[in-house]
Amino acid sequence: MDIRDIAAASGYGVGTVSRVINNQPNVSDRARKRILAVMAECGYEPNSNARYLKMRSQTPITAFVMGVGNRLFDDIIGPLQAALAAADEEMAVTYLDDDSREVHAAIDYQQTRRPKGMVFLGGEPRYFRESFHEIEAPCVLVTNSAADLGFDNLSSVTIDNEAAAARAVEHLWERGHRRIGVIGGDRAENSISSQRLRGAERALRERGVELDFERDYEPCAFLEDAGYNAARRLLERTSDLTAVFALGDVIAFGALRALADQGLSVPGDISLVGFDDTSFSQFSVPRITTIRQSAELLAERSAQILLDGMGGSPAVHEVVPFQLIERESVRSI
Amino acid sequence: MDIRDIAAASGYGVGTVSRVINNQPNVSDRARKRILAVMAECGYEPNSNARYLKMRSQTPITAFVMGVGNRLFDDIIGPLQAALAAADEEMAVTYLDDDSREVHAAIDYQQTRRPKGMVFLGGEPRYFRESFHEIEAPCVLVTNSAADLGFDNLSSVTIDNEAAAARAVEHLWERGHRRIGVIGGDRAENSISSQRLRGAERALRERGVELDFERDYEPCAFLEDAGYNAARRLLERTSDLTAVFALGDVIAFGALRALADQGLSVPGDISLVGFDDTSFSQFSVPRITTIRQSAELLAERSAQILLDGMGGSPAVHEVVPFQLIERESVRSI
DNA sequence: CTGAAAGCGCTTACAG
DNA sequence: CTGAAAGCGCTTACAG
Repeated sequence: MDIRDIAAASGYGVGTVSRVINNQPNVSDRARKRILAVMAECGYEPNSNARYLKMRSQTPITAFVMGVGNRLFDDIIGPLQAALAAADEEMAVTYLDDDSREVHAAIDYQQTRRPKGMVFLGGEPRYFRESFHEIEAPCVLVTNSAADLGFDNLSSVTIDNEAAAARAVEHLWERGHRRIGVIGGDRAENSISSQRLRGAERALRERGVELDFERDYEPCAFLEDAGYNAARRLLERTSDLTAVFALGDVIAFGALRALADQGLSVPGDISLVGFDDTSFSQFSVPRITTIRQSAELLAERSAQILLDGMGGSPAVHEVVPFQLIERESVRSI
Repeated sequence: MDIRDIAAASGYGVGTVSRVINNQPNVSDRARKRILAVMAECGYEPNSNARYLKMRSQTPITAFVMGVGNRLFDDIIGPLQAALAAADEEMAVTYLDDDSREVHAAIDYQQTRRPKGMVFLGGEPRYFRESFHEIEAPCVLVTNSAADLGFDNLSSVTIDNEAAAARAVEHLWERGHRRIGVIGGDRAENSISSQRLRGAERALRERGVELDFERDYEPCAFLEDAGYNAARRLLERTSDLTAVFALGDVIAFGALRALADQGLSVPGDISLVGFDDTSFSQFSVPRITTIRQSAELLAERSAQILLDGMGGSPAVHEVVPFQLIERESVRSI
C-alpha cells in the first residue's frame, strides 16, 4: 500500500495525492475529499523514511530528554512546547535512557530528520565536548552549562548549581548548624553533582570550616538506596552531625529512611536539606526543605534562546535564579 | 556527504562501500580497510532513512514503554533485553508519553522500521482493539491482558490484577479490619485500575460486605497529589475506616501524607496497603505493605513468548504470580 | 488544478 | 571481489 495505490484508487496522480497528504494548496476540493476518503478507507499511512529522505530539512524542533522519571524534565516539557508553539514551531520529544549518549543520538537524529533545532534536557558536558562538532543545527542544553565548551551553535540555560548548593548549606548554617554532613555525587565527576559539591564546600569555607571529605562526606548515586546507605555510613562514622545536605531529593528520601532506622527524628535530632524539589520532598513525612529550579523559567528562556539561535543569533549561556523552599526538615538549634 | 562521496574518495564503487557499511562478505581486506579509513576521516554516517527505505524488514525488536517514570517498566527493560540477547536478538526501546496512543506509534514505527517483533510495556486494551489489526509483526503486551482482544499476533503476560487486589483486601481482613476504604482508579475505565477495583469489591463481597462506592470509595489518578486529595476526602467523609487500600503506590504515598496531616498515624490509627512495590513503599516511613509483580518473571516470559511468536507460534496469554509484601503499614486489630 | 518525471541516499540482484 | 543499474516510497519543480 503506497502512494501509487492511493493515486490509482482515487483516479488522481501521485503528485496530487502527495499534496493532500501535506495539506498543500492547489488541490480542488473534489480531489482532496476523494483522496482523503480513499486514504482513510485503506488505512494508508505515508512511509516516513521516504518522506524524510526527500524533505531533508525543516522538520520540527526536537527535545531530547535524558533518562526517564526526572520530574524536573517532565515539568519543563509542557511549558517548552507551549513557548515554541507561540512562535509557530512544533516540538517533538525523544526520551533517551541513561546509558545512551545524548550527542550520538542527536547526530543520528540530525542525519535522518534534519530538525531545525534541538534542545537537550540534561546531558553530560563531556559527551558534548567529544562529538558535538558534528551537529549543525542550533541547540540548547538545559540544566547544565555549556559555557566552557565554546560551540557557537550550543547555548545553555541553567541555574547556578554551585550557588544553590552553597545556599542550602548557608540555610543550615543560619539555623545554627555547624556540623554539617554532605551526601551524594562524586568528587571526580565533572558535572552537576560536582558543582553542587563545590558549592557546599565553598559555603563552609567562607564560614571558616573546611569540608572534611574523609569524615563528613559520603559519595553516592542519585538513587534511594544509595542515599540510604550513604546516610547510614556517614552517621555511623561521624556521630556529631546536626544536619545533612543531600545533593538530590532521591538521595534525601533514602537518607530520611536511614535516619528513621537509626532512631533519629528529622528535624528533631538531625536536619536535612535536599535538592530538586521532587514529589518525594513534597509528600514525605516530614516534607523536605530543598532547592527548586523553576521549570517554567528554564523552559521559557530555552525556547527564546533556541528561537534566537534559529534566527542566526550567537550562542548564549544564561543563568536563571533558583529558590530555597523551606519546609519541615530543618530546625533551628 | 553521501555514499557516493565515499565511493569517489576511496576509489571504489558505491556497491562496495555499501557492503562494508553493512559488514557483508565479498569485500577484499584492502578495500574494506581503505573505505573504513575514508569513512572515519569524513565522519560519514549513512542516512538511515535511505537505508530503511530499502531494507524494509528485519530491523530489531522494539519495546514501547508507556509513560515515563514507571519503576516497574524500568525494571522490566533490563532483564527483557538480556533474555532477548541470549537468543541473539537485539532490542530497541522507545518511550512514549502518556498521551500518545501506543498502537498508533507502533503502526508508524512498523511503517518505517519493520521490526521483527514488538513488546508493549503497558497499554490500553481499548486502543489495541481499535487499531491493532493494522500491525503485522508478532507482539506481546506486558502487565495488561490481551486475552479478550483475539488478535492472533498479540500475546500478553500479566499478573491477575483482580486476584492481587483481592489478596490485598483479604490481608487487611485477616488482620481484623472490617471497615476498609479504597482509593484510586476509576470505575468506568476498562483497564488495570478497574480490574483492581473489581478485585477489592469481590474480596469484600465474599466476606459478606458490599463495597459502598458512595461512601467508602474515592476515585483518583495515579499521582501523589491525587492520592493525597482522595484520601483526605475519603477520611473526612467516612470516619470509621480502619484501613485504606490504595490501587497504586504513588497514590498510597500521597495518602500517607494526607493521613499524617490529619494527625492520623499509620498503622497506629489506620492501616494502609499499596500496589506495585515502588521505591515509595520501600523507603517511606512507615514502609508500605504492597503487592509486587516480579519484573524478572514478566520479562523472561515476555521474551520467550515473543521469540515463540516470531517462530510462528500462536498468541498465548500468560498469567504470572504476584506477591503480597508485608511491611510496616498494617496492624492487627 | 493536475500529472509526468527527476531525484533524495541507500541496498541488492545481476553481470563480470 | 567489484561496479552499473534498478528501485525503495515519497516530494517537488516543471509543464500544461
